[in-house]
Amino acid sequence: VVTYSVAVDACARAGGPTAVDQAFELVDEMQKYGLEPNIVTYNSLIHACARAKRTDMAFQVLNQMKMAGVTPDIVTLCSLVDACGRAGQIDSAFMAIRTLPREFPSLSPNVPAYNALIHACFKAQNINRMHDALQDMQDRSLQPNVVTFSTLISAYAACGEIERATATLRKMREVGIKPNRMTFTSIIAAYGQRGEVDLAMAMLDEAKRSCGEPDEELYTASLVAAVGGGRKELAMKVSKEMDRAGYVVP
RNA sequence: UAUACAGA
Repeated sequence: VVTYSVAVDACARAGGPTAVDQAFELVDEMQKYGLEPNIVTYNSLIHACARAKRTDMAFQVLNQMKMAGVTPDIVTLCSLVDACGRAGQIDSAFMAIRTLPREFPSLSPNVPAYNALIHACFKAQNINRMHDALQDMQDRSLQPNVVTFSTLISAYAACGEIERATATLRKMREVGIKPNRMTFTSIIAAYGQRGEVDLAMAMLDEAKRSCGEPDEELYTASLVAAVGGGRKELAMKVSKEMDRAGYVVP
């Protein structure tokens, strides 16, 4: 069962429609051998559906597991919310996070589940619902983590709300959560969009100090900011660093 | 360390 679950998970990671089909075939196959999928197998299968944006299949798997007497857990819930989010179905995402815990009282939405919900709203470009999700999370006394804050910052960056993005960065620091490379990438993208190249470069320096060597995404965001702001010298400098770090300069 | 969430 573990072997098959690992294989199903590999399909989930591979992503895409072909991979989901393979994942379902694997589950059929294990059942032919008399092996019953367990919670991890089912959760991996739902994850594969999520990555393929197949919300319908994800909920079919949920029904299948209920029929088999396997009780959904918090990973199941998070994956289902994520599936709805990837497919742009935010109403379904809110419904899942509200109704599943009613059906299964052992289920209580956790921070990753709310993060998936917040990200769903972000992808649907619905800031109001994103704030609803955040509020629900706080009403449950769940503390936002680095993923929550980074998601919020990306969302604000995406809609040009740079003040909110920086305010969120400030707040996360106040509560003692250290921004990571992803967080810095989003903030730099926000500054880049606004043409605030110097502020973007200051954040790059800070990222280096607190997170070590930047990764490709972080460098790219910085480079895009410098180029977008027409700052050739800075763009050259970042390109050089990027090249020296072994990344292909876009 | 078999499964879930973030980098316009």
